[in-house]
Amino acid sequence: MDHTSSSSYCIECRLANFCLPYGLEASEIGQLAAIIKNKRPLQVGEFLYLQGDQCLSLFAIKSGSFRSYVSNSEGMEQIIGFYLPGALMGLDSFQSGHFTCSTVALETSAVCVLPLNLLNELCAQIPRLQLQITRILGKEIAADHDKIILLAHRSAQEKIATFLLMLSLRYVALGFSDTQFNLSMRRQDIANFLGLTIETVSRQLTDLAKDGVVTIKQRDVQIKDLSLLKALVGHCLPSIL
Amino acid sequence: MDHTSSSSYCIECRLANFCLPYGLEASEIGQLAAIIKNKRPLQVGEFLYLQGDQCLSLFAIKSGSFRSYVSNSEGMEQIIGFYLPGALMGLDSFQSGHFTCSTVALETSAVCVLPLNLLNELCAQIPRLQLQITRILGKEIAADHDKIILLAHRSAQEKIATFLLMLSLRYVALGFSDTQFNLSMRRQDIANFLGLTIETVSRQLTDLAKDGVVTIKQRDVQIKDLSLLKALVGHCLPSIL
DNA sequence: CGTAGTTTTGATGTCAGTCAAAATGTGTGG
DNA sequence: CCACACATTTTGACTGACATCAAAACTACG
Repeated sequence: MDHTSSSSYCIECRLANFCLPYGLEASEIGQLAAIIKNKRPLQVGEFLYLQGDQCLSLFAIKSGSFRSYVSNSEGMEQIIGFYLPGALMGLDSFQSGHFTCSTVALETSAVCVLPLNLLNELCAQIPRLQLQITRILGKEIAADHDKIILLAHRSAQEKIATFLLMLSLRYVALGFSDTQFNLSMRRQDIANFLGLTIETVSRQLTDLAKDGVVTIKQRDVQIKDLSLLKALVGHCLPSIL
Repeated sequence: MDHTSSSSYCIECRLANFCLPYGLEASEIGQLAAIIKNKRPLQVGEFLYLQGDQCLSLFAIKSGSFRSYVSNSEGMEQIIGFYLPGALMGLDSFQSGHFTCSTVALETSAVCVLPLNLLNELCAQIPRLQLQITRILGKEIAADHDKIILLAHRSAQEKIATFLLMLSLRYVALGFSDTQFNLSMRRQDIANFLGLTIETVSRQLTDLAKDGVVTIKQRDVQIKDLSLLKALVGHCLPSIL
């Protein structure tokens, strides 16, 4: 790991308002930036951390994307979430100090490393930072609740539609197009995440294309009728990512 | 709400080690106990808080049990969790300051009220308390992950078996019997929580009884073969409650 | 004892899973 | 640049687990 400390971090980062610095004052952001360590970019399939590893740092995504999954003794895996730029990863370790899931890069990705000991010291000094971390933890819990709703009581079609809509909402919030984006995950990952099989995912995507809701060429998604997509999702707009 | 302040709280509470005071020193527990407010016991069906309410306090369960659920604009509900003595409720509000779910008593239940403003002040003074809250938040996230795994990739039988086993484990941890307990929730609640229908829950319970795993008379559960139950759950022992 | 709520049981239907194979895409070495 | 191997995705036929619909049995409570 490359440990270049870099005090200009955060202040000039376009993701600052979607990340830890949100709500902090300029001087506080500077203090936060000072503890951030660098790490060389990760390639597709490279692990950020493994389930069971001791958690010494949290990680914020600068670019790229990740998937987190839990695996049990029999090698069965369940994807817990996908993470896009601005997301904070590693919060699941707060109970035991060890990561409860493994996290792997879906594409070439860059992260900021936040050493826990330094972060904790800083939290004690900056109440607003502690508050922001607590807020992010609360957000994670609320997002997990939305995942539970999706998994428990939605059809395959609704699951897929919700998944696409959430990506769209996340990308537009990050300043990208909400009608055209690339899936960084495989069908297998989507299926596992949504509690479906890969064949069902494929068929539902085909159906959505037939109905004129989207156009899909491999990883490339074009949303043709966003309002129809929203109608399919219906009622609530869960924040599953 | 009855606001009797009670400084002997926590210190003599048999649940202290399953609750917020865990890991604190005696003097710190005293400080924590000093901010706890009383509230008259809740009856079956009484709400502790409603989705959307501003969160001014967290709640710890002294006795009884609760269910939390999210409802959407169409009145559809999803139960997010059941809470037993020692559990801390209201953490889902940390993102926005408002509760994201409604919480209702399943039986006559008593709670400790922890005013957020006082709790936050105390956290700033007692780092160990802040740490413990963070730990509990991490635990909540890890438990939600287990729920996600259960909902996504388990059969009806595995879901029911896991549900019963978790109740058993929780009750034994609290000093009760692990082979005989009462379900405080209706079949409908279990079904909703597990993403099943009430009929499927009923049939699976009947099957478990036929196989000699349990005996069930209405709400009364007797586990006849705990090791068989564990075998049905298999691999991981998720902490879904 | 009667009404309403809850749970169980039975008959039938369907959505998504499974199995299998074809089609498409991706990477590597010659 | 092509050929080959391998991974991923799509499509089709069939199956099965759970949902749905319907009604009976059981509980509780005034």
